[in-house]
Amino acid sequence: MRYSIGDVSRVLGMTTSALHFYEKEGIIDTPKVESGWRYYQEADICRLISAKKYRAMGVPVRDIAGQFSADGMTGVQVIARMKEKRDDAVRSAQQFAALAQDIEYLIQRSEEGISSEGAVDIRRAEEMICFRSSSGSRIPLDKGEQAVAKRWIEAAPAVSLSICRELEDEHAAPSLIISAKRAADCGIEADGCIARHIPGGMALHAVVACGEEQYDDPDVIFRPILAFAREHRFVQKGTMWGSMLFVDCSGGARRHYYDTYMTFA
Amino acid sequence: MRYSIGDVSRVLGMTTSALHFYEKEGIIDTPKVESGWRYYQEADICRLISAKKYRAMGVPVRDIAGQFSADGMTGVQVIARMKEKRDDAVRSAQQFAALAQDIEYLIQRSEEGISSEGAVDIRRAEEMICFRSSSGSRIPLDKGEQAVAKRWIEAAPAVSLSICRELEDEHAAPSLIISAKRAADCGIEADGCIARHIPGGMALHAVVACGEEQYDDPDVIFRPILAFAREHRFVQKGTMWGSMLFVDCSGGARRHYYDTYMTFA
DNA sequence: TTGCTCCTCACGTCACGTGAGGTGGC
DNA sequence: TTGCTCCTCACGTCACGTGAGGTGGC
Repeated sequence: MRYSIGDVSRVLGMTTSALHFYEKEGIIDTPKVESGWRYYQEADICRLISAKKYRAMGVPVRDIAGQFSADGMTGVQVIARMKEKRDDAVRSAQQFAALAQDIEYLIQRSEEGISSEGAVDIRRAEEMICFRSSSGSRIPLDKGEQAVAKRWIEAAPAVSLSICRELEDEHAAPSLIISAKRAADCGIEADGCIARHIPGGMALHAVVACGEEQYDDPDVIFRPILAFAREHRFVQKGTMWGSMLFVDCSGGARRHYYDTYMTFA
Repeated sequence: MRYSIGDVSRVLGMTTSALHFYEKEGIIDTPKVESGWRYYQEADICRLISAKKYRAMGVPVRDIAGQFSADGMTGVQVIARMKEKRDDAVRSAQQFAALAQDIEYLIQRSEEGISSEGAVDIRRAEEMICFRSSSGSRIPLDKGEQAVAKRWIEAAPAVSLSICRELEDEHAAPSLIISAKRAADCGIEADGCIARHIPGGMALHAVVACGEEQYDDPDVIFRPILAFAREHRFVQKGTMWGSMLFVDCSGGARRHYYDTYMTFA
């Protein structure tokens, strides 16, 4: 039996242009009849179905062509490639699962934040790790610190943009932050120096929306919490921190939503 | 503070050409000094880190530019997008996990097969579902059957190329096959007609390697099992089937390895 | 002066998708 | 004759990467 490109296309779920492409890449070599039309044989169908299988595993088309060529891969080599692709798939599955969790966590805090913006409440703050370069910015100038910052930023969305202010500091400074729970999975650890540990504990909490003024005056995000603390005589204990949830860019304004915490004595 | 493109590139783990590209796409709008050099401000860094975060979630660059633009997305819209991306990530995680399992299963059978090629043994055959179109080929001519075949082929590598021969048939025919266990997850079910159920049970088993002759004479894959059955007086009970493991294309020959089973009475 | 960083611009990559313009078979 | 299927060929997509050829700052 021989099959037209239309039948093959419908059954394999590939467009005719994909079939042309696979032919050009040498995966199949379909003969054409006088009129120029291609007719596919059972052997072509098998090759195409196998090729689709390896594509689903993530093997590039060129490699599949090599594998199937006249002097292609041995069984042992094919199995070795499948092992690589299995390991890739396991890694991808883990990465997507972690990504889904990190997004979920961000969604939950954002949804709660959008409805409680400005209000101060008391809740338990999570244990965090905060990155603050010696340049006092998110961009270190030292190459060693740059390499560390890179690893932090790669871990987004588990890592968030943040603003921190330690007890002894006069002003808040831009930083990066991650929950201590997630840090280990991301290969991040506190070194006490540029990556500092922030203990959890009971804290004043507020979700704050601010504009571009945060870049000149990062302390702006702590105003609601500080006002509340002054009024009700709460005394700051550890590092005050805020982690960015999202930015509302509608209507020309840019409102940056921060989740802010101040643990108290 | 202002930062050179080199510092930003090292810290964000993006090439300078990626930074140029994000600028061209409108995610940032970095001013240049007289000499033509770009200098990045804290606000640009934040935008870039946020953009990286959304890219990690799978949002296209153009959509991120829209989200951040002067009349961009509201917080509610941003959260809705994150929910989509979370769902995508969950789906991807599941798909990669299933893919890893399917590859693993194929590797195990292939490794065992490569070492026991030709030998017949007795073991329990799994319950399977087999697709055989009414055209007697893997490519049906009926459009309804084509749609079914497409769903099967999409499920590779859980679905394999196969050759089946039922008790009452004189000859084997090309088909597709899937383990009954995996079928449900892939949205495949037996209809008794083109998708037939093959019960499990004790079976003769052999891994067979054959060349291109299988296309003219698919029965060739059942020879070792049939010879063994004749010699030792085993009587075929249900459908005889073979599922393809891999093809060895080295040295100009094409050796197709099939895992073959014949349940007996 | 040397070495480094930066600039722009054109073209490449990967796996196809999308037409335009034309022909073959029932 | 009409409608459908098929053909080739060029260009587009997406998110950059890679050079070529040239300039600026210490």
